Formats: sequence, C-alpha cells, structure tokens
Amino acid sequence: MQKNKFFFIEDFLPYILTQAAETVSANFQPFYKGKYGILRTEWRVLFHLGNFGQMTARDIGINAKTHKTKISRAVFRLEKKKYLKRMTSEEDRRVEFLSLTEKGVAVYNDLKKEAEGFEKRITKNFTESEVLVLRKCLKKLEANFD
Amino acid sequence: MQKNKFFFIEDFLPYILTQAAETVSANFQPFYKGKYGILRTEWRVLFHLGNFGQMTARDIGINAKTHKTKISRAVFRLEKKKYLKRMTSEEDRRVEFLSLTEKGVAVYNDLKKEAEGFEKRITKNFTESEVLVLRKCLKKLEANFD
DNA sequence: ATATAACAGTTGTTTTTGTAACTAACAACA
DNA sequence: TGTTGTTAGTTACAAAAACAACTGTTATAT
Repeated sequence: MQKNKFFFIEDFLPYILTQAAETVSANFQPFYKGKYGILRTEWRVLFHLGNFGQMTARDIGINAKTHKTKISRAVFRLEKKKYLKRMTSEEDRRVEFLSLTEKGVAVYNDLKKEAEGFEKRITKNFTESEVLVLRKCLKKLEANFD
Repeated sequence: MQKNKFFFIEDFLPYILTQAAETVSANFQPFYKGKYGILRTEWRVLFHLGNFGQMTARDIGINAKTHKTKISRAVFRLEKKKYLKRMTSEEDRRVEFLSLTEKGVAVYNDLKKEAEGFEKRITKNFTESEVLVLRKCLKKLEANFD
C-alpha cells in the first residue's frame, strides 16, 4: 500500500486475509457446530459429498486441500453420527466410496440454506462488482501457489 | 445423490476465503517458523510490538482479536527466546508493559523484510485496483461483525 | 472501611491438530 | 512367482488450541 512507506501489520495482506477469514469462520461456526455438533472439516466433507455426490476420502482431501488424517477423522465422526456411509470399491479394496445417508442429506440441505443466508448477509453491503473482484482475487491468491 | 445446481461449495465465500487464507498462511509460515521457530501468535505479538512499540498483552489481544491465553503463552515463549521483555506498571500492578529486546527488534526487522517481499510476491499478478478492492472488501467483511 | 465485582494475566484440563509410522492392497518389473 | 515401491486409509504420539477455573490487583458501592 502506497499510503505509507513503513510497514504496518494492519495493511499486511496475509494478516488481514487471515483475520477476515477467522472472523467470518467464527461467526459461521455456530450454524454447524451449534446446531449439529460437527467441526469445520466435517462440514467440508459433508458439503463435498452433498455437492458432488459419491467421493473417496482421497479426492475430498485433494479438492479441499486437507490432510488425509483430518479427512479420516472427519469421516469417522460423520459415520458415527450416521450422516455418511462407506462402500468398499470392488476393483480396488483400498478405496472406499463415501456418500451421505438420508439423514446426512437432510442435514446438508438444512446447512446449505444456512450457508446461502449467511453469505447473503455478510455481503449485503457489497456491490456486485466488489463481490466479483473479491472472489477473483481469492482464487488468484490460491492459484499463485499451485 | 441429487446434485444441487444452486449451491457450490467452491463459490461459497466463507469457504474460498478460508482456503485462500490457509494457503497463504501455510506458505508464509516457513519464514518465521522455519527461520526462528516461532508460531503464528508469536509472530503476531512480535509484529504488534515491533509496529506499535510498548503494549500490554490485553491490548495486543484486543487488536489482534486473539484470546488472552493464547497471547499469554506467546508472550512467555517470546520472553524465553529473549525477544521480549516485561515491565510491571507502577500505577496498576496487574498490568505488564511488553516491549522487544534488541534481539527481538533484530528478528522483527528481518521478518519485516520477509513480509514485505512475500506480500509483493503474492500480489505480483494483481492490478493496483484489485489489491485496493481486495483490502477494502476484507476490512468490510470484518467490520460487518463489529 | 469492607464487601463485591471487575480486570490482567496465568495455569490446568480437555479437545483438536500435526506428523510420522503403520496396515492392507495393488502395481511394476526382474 | 518374488521383490520392491506406491497408494488409501488408520492409528499413535506429540504439539497446539479451546475453555474454564484460578491468582492477585484495582474499582465500585454500600
């Protein structure tokens, strides 16, 4: 930022990015944690399965850039809650296909509504173009590390 | 599994925001963790003191929106590394004024350079206006929860 | 005053994460 | 066939975070 030649932590992009993400996440958390007792990684697994249908733990991990142990534990917990079921692959018995149960789909559909409402709420004072640029920049930031 | 046309996790702003923040943070971490063995909260405390000078743990916590136990432990570790010193207030003996030691200032100055370089690098394919809008939007997102 | 509440910071305990090592299944190739 | 390497997923242990309870100090209100 040109406004000053010195370094200010509050203008340091990685810092304000993390702060914004933490604040937004902390305020979104009650919807899934408070309502269904699931953690962030569980939310991500649930939403991957709800969104894309049957997937393997491996592919969820790749797509969500999440370590396999985190996924493994999230899958275990979702299974324990009966939100998710496993089916071992016939061709490769190392692989498990994961999918949501009826109960899981119901939770997903409810949380999807919450998510849509939440997103609308946090961007209510944004112009359409601001939202577009924001999305584009966030994707670009990520892509810079691929 | 019915695939819903209207909600996509990869367009969900809190998700892409968190993903971008996690990716950026993971790639910035080696600079302070790898080089000086400090954690993220320690980096934040160090940079608050380097930036604003003498501060109390309380005020760092408020400004960085970080819980006092996290700050307390970060201060302890920085003190153990001799990057930081404490001085009990005369007027209120509950309060401790924190400041960087010479060694701490040296680390801060080095990490500040790294930070500047890193920020430049991650935004090198951004237009000036994109960076401005991004900053503005991130601050606005945060402000929506004050 | 003296009781009570509020505050700055620390400590203890539980929960979650990070990392490495592991099991079981497959693949490549001699 | 082996033998070696790779992969999907789990488990064990250590590091860190979350949360509650705590100490010592100051402010407030009878």
